[in-house]
Amino acid sequence: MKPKTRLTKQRQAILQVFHQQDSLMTAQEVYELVRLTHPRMSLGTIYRNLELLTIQSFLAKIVFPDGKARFELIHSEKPNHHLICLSCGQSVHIPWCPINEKMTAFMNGKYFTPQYHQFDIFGICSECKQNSSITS
Amino acid sequence: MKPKTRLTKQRQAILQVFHQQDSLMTAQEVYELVRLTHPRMSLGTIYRNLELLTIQSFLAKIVFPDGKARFELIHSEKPNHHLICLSCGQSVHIPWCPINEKMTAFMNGKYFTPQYHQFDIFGICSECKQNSSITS
DNA sequence: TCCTTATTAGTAATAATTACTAATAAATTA
DNA sequence: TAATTTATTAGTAATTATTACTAATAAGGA
Repeated sequence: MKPKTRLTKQRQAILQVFHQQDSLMTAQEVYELVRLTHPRMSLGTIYRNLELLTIQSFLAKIVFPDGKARFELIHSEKPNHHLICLSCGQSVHIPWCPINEKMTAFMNGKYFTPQYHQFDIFGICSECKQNSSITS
Repeated sequence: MKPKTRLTKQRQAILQVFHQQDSLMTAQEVYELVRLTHPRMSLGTIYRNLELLTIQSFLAKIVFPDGKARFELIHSEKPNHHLICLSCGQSVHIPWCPINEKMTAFMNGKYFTPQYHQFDIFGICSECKQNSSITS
């Protein structure tokens, strides 16, 4: 039998951080923000809850090329795909998903059952490009 | 001035492994295969060369949800996008790329300069689904 | 063959994440 | 409300992928 999930203060605080700061965040970043209001919360609790909230589909987990995982709220209206700036780390949502009929047909042809996917584009945002062209 | 790249035995051996086994491999997996013919090669050499070969666009680096990076040969004809089985780890190439005119127009509208991107779908392949339905 | 220096082997250090354990606190029951 | 059960937490230790360091090696040009 599956253990019953409890609504703890810690879990609420973590979700609150995501609602206040709706962006891709590492476990460490979430930790530092949560610490402002809950100074006793441990990093292990952050990791455990990020994992749980991901499984429960409250959060999306995206592993960056630097090897660190980032998390963000799942909104029904916008897919969790991004333009991500390699310089400043800021991200912009891509307002559609590459999984279309063609893609679905391809997977059906392979009898492949999808569970989740990643589509992100890494590059340089306009602000960072301006700044670099000024200094160079 | 940029240092001149040398064609070392080690670098050749690593590329040879990728040509013999054309699939997504972790540094550890490459290490074990290379070790069969070059028992003295160190893991640091593997990492250093995988990084270099990625920068030189001989290899594509894909970070999986487990946090480990995988590498594979870049072929001009097939994009480095995949259906990846979470059970057995096998992967199949998706024979097209989601970066189309619409996507390019969106990035131009944001003055975003793309450098690389990731598009991978994780799920269960047909073989693994069959096996699990047999045992269940 | 000699020389310069990029590269390597071997090892230590780093850092993200996971595991462990006694103490705590949700949530259910009496 | 009080007692009870057990999911969860804080704090810490362990794990593991990756990077850094250094003396020794070897590629490639003179």
